Amino acid sequence: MTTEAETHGNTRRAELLSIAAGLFAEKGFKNTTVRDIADASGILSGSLYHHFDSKESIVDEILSTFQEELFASYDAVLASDDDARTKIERAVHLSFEAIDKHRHEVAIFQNEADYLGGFGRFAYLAERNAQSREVWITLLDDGVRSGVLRSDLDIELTYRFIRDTVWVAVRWYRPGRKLTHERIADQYLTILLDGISHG
Amino acid sequence: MTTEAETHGNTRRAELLSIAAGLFAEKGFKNTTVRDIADASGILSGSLYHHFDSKESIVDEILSTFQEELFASYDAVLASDDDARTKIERAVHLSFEAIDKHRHEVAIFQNEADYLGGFGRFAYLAERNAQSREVWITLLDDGVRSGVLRSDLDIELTYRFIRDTVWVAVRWYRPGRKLTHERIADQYLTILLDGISHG
DNA sequence: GTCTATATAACGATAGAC
DNA sequence: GTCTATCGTTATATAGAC
Repeated sequence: MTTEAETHGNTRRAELLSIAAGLFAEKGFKNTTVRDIADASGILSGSLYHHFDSKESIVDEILSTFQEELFASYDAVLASDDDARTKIERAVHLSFEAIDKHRHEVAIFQNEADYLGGFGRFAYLAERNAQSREVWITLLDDGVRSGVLRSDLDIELTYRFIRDTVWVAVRWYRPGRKLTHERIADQYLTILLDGISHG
Repeated sequence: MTTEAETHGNTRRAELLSIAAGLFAEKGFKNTTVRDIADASGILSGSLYHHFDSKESIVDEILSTFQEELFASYDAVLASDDDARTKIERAVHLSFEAIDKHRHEVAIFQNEADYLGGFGRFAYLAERNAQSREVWITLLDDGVRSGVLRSDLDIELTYRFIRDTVWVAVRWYRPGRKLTHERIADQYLTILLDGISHG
C-alpha cells in the first residue's frame, strides 16, 4: 500500500530527478553543480540534501532506475520465440525507443559511464555493459547460425558497430521532429542489413 | 627560420600539450585539473602558466591543431579524381587512421565539443562540424548520382550514421592490438556498403 | 623555466531555524 | 520541505623569488 504522503514525496522526488537528469545530460555531470539543480528546481542548494545524500546519489538513482527498465525489455526480446532477424529488428527498435523516451538517461550513460565507473558504487554500470554485450552476441550468433546473417562476419566487431551506432544517435535525435524514432530505426536497419551499396 | 631555442621551447610545449591531451581524453576536460597536468609533467601547477594562458588555451591548442591537419587530408580526398566509391573508402580509412594516430585529440573532440562550443573562442568547432558534413554529403550525393549507391537512401541520415559510427570507435580502439585500424576500416566498409544480411 | 606562496572564486555538503 | 548561514575543500590563476 502507498500513502498519499509517499505518493507526493515520490512525485516530488521524481521531479527533482528529472530536472537533474536534464542538466546532467546537457552539461555533463561534473559541469552541473548542485546549485544548478536547485536553481532549476526553484529551491536552494541546501534543500536538495533533504531529498538526496549527495550529488552522486542523484545520478546513481537516475542511471540504475533506467538500466533496470531497459534490460527488462531486452530480456523480453530474448525470451520470445521470434526468428533471429525479427529479434534483431526488435532489439534495434527498442533501443531507439529508449532514446526517444529516456534521452537524458541514455545521454548520461553514454557520456559519464566511463568516469563514474571508477567509483565503487557504480560498478553495476560495467556489469550492465557486459550484459548488453551478451544480448547482442547471442542475437548475432543466432543470426549467423540460422543463415539470416553472412557467415564471414566478425561478430565482435559487428556487435561494437551496432552498439555504437544505435546509442550514439542520442547526440542528435530530438523527439517531436519530423524524423520519428521508428523511422530512424527502420532506416538504420536497412543500412545495417542490406548496406548502402547499389546491388 | 627556426632557432634552437624556439625548437626546444616548441618540443617542451608539445610535450606538455601531449600530456594534457592524454589526461583530457581519459578523464574529461572538467575532471582534469591543472594540478593533474602539472603532476604528470613533473612540475608544479603554477609553472604551467609560464607556457599557457589558461586551461582553456591548452585544450584550444590541442583541438585546433588537430582539426587543421584532419581537414587538410579530407580536402585531398575531395580534390582527387578517384571514383565515388573509392573516395568514400578513402574517407573512411582516413578517419580510422586519425583515430589511430591522434586518439586523444579525437576523443577530446567527441566528448567535449558540445560543452566547449558554448564558449566563443571554440566557435570554430561548430564550423568544422559543418565542414565535415559538407564533405560527406558531397561524397554520398556523388555516390548516388554515379549509381554506386542506392537511390532510396536518406542522405542526411546516412551521413549521420557514418559520422557517428566512424568516430565513436575511438571509445574502444587501442593501437597496437591485434585489430589494426586498416582492418577495422575494411570490416566497417563491408558492413556499410553490403550490409550484414545474407544475400 | 620552475618554485614558493597565496589570492580569489566556486564547489559539495552540513546544522539548525522555521 | 525549504531557508539561512556557513564550513571545509578544491579549483583556476597570479606575483615575485630563484
